[in-house]
Amino acid sequence: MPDTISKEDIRSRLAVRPGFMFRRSAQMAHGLFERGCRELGLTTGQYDVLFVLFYESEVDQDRLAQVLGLDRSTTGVLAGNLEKKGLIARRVKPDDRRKRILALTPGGTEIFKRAQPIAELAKDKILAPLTEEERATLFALLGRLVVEGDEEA
Amino acid sequence: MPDTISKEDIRSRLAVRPGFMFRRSAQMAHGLFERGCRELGLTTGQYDVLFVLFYESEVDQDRLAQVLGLDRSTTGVLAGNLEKKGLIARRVKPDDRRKRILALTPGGTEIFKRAQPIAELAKDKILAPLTEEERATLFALLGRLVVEGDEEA
DNA sequence: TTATATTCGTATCAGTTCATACGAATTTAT
DNA sequence: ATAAATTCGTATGAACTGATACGAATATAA
Repeated sequence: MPDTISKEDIRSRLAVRPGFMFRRSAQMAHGLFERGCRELGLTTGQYDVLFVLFYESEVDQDRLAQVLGLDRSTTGVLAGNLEKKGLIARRVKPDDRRKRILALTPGGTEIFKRAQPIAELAKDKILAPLTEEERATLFALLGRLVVEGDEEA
Repeated sequence: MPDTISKEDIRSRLAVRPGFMFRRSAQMAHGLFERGCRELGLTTGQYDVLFVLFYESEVDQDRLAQVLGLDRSTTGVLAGNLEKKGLIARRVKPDDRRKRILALTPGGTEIFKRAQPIAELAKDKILAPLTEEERATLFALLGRLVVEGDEEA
C-alpha cells in the first residue's frame, strides 16, 4: 500500500465499498427529496410515517417500526414530532393498553396528499440517470440485500 | 386508494421508493460493519476518515469532506472525535493558516490495519446474496446515481 | 392465583448529518 | 494598499438513528 495516492484512486477505492456507496446514495436521495418536503414543513422520515399511515390503518408504533425498519426509540421520536404538529393522533389501544394506535388527522392526510407530486418529482430526479430496466434491476438487487441483511441481524 | 391494505402491499409500496430503499441498504450495511468496528472502539464514520487518511496524505478537512461527501460541520465533528482518541493529529497548514492538515498517528495506523480484515468480512456479509456480476452491476448503477445526484445538488 | 417472562412505549445518551451563522485567514478587486 | 468577497474551520441547533435501561401492561408458567 503506497504512501500517496491520486485523487481518482481514493475515490475509486471508496466507490467499491458497499457501506460507503449506500450512505452516499441515501444521502443523495434524501437531499433531493428533503428540499421538496421542506416546503410542507416535513422531513423525509416524517413523510415515511405518513406514507404508512395513509395506506394502513390501526397501526401501533411497534408495527410501524417494523414496516419502516426502525427501532422503537426512533419511531417514538418521529411519531412524537408528528403529533406535536397535529398531523397524527395517538390513542391507547383498548384491547392492549401497552400499545398506541397511530392515525392521520385530517391535516395529516391533507399534507400527505400535497406531498405526493413532490415525492414523484423527487423520485424522477433521483433515478433520472437510469433506464426503466436499470431501475428495476437496482430495486431487485437492493431488495434482496435488505431482506437477507435483516435476517442476518 | 383503499382504506386498508395488506402487509405485503405496504411493504411493496415502500420497496420501490428509492429514498427508502437506499436508507434501508445503508442501515443494513452500517449495522453489519458497525458490529466489527465496535470491537476496535470505532464507528463506521471514523473508519471512513482513517481510510482516506491512510491512502492520502496532506489532507485538510475541506478536502476530506469533499472526498467523503460530507459537509464541513460533520467532518469537523468526526475529526474532533478521532483526535480525542489520539488516532489522528491536526496541525495548521503553514502555507494557508485557515486549513488544518490531518494525519494518522501511529496508533491510528495500527487501528486501521487491524480494521482491514473486519471491513472485508463485513463487505462479504453485506454482499453475500449477490454474484460477482450482480455486485459489479450494483456498484455501477449506484456510482452513476451518486455522480449525477451530486451535480444536481 | 401468583410469580416470572415478554412486550410496548419512553427516557437518556451518543453519534451522524445538515443548515446557518460567525470569526479568522486569504484572495480578489478597486 | 485598502476594501470586498471568498474560503476554512467552528459553534449552535435540529432531526434521525441505535443502544440501553426502565416502567407499565400483558401473557405465560407454576
